[in-house]
Amino acid sequence: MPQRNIVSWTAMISGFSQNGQFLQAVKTFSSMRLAGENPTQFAFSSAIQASTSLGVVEFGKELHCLSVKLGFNFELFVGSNLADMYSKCGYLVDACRVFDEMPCKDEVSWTTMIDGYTKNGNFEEASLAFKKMVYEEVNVDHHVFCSTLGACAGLKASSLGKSLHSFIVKLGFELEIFVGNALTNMYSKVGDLESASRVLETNSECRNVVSCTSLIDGYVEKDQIDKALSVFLELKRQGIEPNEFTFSTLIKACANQAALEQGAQLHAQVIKSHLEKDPFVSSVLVDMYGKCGLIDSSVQVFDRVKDPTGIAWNSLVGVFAQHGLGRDAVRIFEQMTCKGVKPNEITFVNILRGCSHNGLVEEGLEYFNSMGKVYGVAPRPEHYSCVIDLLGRAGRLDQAEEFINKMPYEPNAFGWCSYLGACRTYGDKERGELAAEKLMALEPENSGTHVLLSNIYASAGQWEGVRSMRKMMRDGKVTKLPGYSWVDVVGIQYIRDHAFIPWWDKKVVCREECQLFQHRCGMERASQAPSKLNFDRVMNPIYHHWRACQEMDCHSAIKFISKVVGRKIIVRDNRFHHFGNGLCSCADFW
DNA sequence: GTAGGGTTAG
Repeated sequence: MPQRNIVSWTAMISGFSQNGQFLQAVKTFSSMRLAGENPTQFAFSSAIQASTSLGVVEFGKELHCLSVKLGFNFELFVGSNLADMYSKCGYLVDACRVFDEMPCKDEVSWTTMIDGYTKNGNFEEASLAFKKMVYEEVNVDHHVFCSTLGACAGLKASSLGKSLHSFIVKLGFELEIFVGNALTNMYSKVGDLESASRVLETNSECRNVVSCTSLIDGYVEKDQIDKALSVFLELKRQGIEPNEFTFSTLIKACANQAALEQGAQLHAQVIKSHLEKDPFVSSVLVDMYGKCGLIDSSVQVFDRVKDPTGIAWNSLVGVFAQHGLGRDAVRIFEQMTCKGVKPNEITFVNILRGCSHNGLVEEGLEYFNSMGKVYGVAPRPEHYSCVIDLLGRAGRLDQAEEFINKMPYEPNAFGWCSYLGACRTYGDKERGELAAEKLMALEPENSGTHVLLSNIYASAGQWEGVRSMRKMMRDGKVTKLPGYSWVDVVGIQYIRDHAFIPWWDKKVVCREECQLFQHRCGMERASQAPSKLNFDRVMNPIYHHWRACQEMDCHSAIKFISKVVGRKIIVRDNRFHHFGNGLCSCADFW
């Protein structure tokens, strides 16, 4: 073994770190310590970077303590590295503490903090940090702009983004590729797709897979799938290879639109590009097939992934949950944990929804209670809402109320909405009023609230209440967004000819209501309008409130249609319903 | 002799 001095140790550590061999870098640092050498600030920098990349905050903390002992923590590089390490590992408070204690900060230290705030979702602080650094006359370079533009994207702050853009042009950074990418992304995220496209048009240097993917995602978010696809085709025409980000964005769009054909074509391209094993791409494929109603294809894609990550498992649990196959969702969850894959927040949302849609109340409660204790996942507002939903759907309104009162915070909109829906289903006017009041404060523009409360009043025979709800909707200019479906029309058939009587024909009071809160899902059109459908696949991609429809009429209409035409029909609201021979897979439990 | 920050996805 050759004699090593501190410089050669340091060179080794930095070499490993720069080549992406982070574990080696960390190990070498430890060996150096065992050999009795005291690290230099250079060695600290590389070792801290390596533990940042590995995400091992424990080792990072050790390095921090040691650097304090040796008096390196106030150094420019070591301080910035430590702040970076803490913020990237999610310890923003510690990052701030290190940063604040640094006697001397440069643009790199500031960028680290701006980026740290952004990555931890604290966009406001990120933009304040930028303003502060400009005020303190710290040099700004293109890195600073990239990070700050990320914060604008998160804040949806188009005016701040625009002023940054002109600042960038003034300083001559607009041709930097990373800046162009960050600009395109910012404009896409704030929804200003014209400006996003303009950045790419005026600056061909910046037309690359990252910026194009940002633009595609911008169109996808606005449901302008055609435009998203044309950017994709243009990208390919220019010889730019789409990557895993591009594919997952587009496939996600296909999932949301239940665009099976497009999705399957993209799947073929994914295979050609050897990206089918990417954790994001495979998981979004699982999700896409699930959302298109093809559970088997979903499972097939999943089975082809060698070592599925948590993301892919989550998708599969989600697919079963969405299709009302709660027991299968539970089974997949158990397989996942048996294989040593750690469930996260999303897993629990999916499994709780699965339980909720199947009336698996005890199982759901057990999962909720085990989240923190067994799996170390702290319940978040969405999990609390799932439990409200779980109890509410099962008609346990007393328990749901008790749960709400014991929650550490107020339920979110989904929570109140579930509670309100349950109050409607089980005819609880008092509780319903409270839930509606809370929901209107949270989401004044949500027409579903007015509809549900109005229905509660109507079934209690309180027409004054019904009228006041209508007035509120008129005065508040609340309009119900119609749901819609993609259906392949292959002929003409009137289901009324088969003696289907819509409920607005049956009940005088409801007729008016139906017109007011017209529930325009595809099935209503199918029941009224002359359409014979290709009943293999009927999708409703919009999460609308069937529960708002007093007599669950769409639901019963589809059951009826499935019997009349003798075909299987799959319809999606906030889950999937498989209809056949006059029955639905949800057994009317939703 | 040896060291730091930036863009796209579930």
